[in-house]
Amino acid sequence: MSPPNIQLIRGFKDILPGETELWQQIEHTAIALFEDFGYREIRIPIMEKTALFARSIGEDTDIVEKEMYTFADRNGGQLTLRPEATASICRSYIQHKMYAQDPVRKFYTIGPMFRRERPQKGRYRQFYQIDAEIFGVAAPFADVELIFLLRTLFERLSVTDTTAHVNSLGCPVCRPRFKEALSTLLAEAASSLCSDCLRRKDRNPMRVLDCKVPACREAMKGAPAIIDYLCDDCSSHFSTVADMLAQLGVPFSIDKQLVRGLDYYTRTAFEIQTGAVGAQSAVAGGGRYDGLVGSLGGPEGPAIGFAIGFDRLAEIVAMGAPAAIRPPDLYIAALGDPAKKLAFEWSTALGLKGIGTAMEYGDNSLKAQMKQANRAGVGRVLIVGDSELESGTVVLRNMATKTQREIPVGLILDTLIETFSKKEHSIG
RNA sequence: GUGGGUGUAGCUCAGUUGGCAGAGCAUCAGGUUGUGGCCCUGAGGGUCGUGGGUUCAAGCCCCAUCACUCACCCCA
Repeated sequence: MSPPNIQLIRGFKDILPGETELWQQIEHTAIALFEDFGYREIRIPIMEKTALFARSIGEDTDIVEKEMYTFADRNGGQLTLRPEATASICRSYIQHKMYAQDPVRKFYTIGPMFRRERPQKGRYRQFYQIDAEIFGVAAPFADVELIFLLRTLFERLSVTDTTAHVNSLGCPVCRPRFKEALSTLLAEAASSLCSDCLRRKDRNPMRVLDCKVPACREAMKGAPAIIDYLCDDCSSHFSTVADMLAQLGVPFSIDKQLVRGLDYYTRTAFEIQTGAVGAQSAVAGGGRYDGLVGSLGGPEGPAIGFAIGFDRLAEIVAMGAPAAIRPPDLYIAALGDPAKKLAFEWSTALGLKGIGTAMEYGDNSLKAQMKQANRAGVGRVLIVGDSELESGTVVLRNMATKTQREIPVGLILDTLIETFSKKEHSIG
């Protein structure tokens, strides 16, 4: 019997030390920004009843049709690992009647999502999103604020090689007129469409607009643009968004081809695109979903949100600058059991004071331990062995200057705490 | 779900017409009895992804399978 070959689930990944520092940095930057703008963290479960996603995302979408991790609960109910966060946040907003006290709420959440797609660069089956949502604001300010936040976050992370694409998808008043015009064209152009688009033509005609097949692009050249079919309300909403983005100095382009894959979107749709992550152009995307809360059983009311692809963002940030890792403050090179016991006690005491230590727990030679300390980038090494214990003093070596001094064993903790205390001021 | 590429040491990769399993880096040790970076010497480390087949002989050829990867689709 050979042991089973236990490895990662396909499309899943470990985020290892060396990467997690970067992830933490991105998280901290995002959280600080959101908090400054009045967003509050919400933590929602990783599973929901399948019906929530089926109703909110749309029965006919690829996500619901073939990408969800869905399975039977023991009592026969259908559960699904969340493929996105918005549906759950809406559910929570409704279930806890958060609209009652104040219908205007701003949330953010960060966590894993699950979609069973074929993995490739920048796309995983468990992937992470940074989400922000605004409930209860119909005014275009909300749209502009979210796009502005994305822009600002990316700037703070030194990610500048991106473009914001903005479009309007209309509303239940104006979209049917547009779909009708589009369907007419699609029927005429059917002979030159690719097989995928022929399939989309009837079920989700708007998706044909962003097909990448050259023949389809050609056939769609004269296609109607939805922003030409907007009703007065949608039209003025959209132009206000564009005006205010310009006013705030947020660069963007109006992208008539931009379509969202989820059914619940209305009016403003936007995407932050990049060429940095292989074929995955979208590093963040979002839009308005004014009808969703109502359709899920809550009060009719506007809402809008975005999701950032954390994995993709991390890849982009990593290309710029590797995250700094903080080496331990002190390496204790101890030789022999009595010295190691003492060193271990010191390291725990120093840890409680915020002074990070590393030491060799095995029996490596002093030379090997010095090499370890050097490799780890530690600035100071405390050397303690038999002769030090006999003489009652230990040696503190400064690795950069190669100078050492002797310190009486009884004073060692106080001396070290004093030596390293200045770092707290310099880091603060 | 469809197509291409790749699987050999911890990492990056060589491996010729099929003929003893290799290098660099990393690790450990020695050179220097207890003092790091540079240098020298040595050592450990392998189910050649897995399973079958062909062959006197397979890392290499054939079949299957799994994984990784890139792209399509779709999306973050």
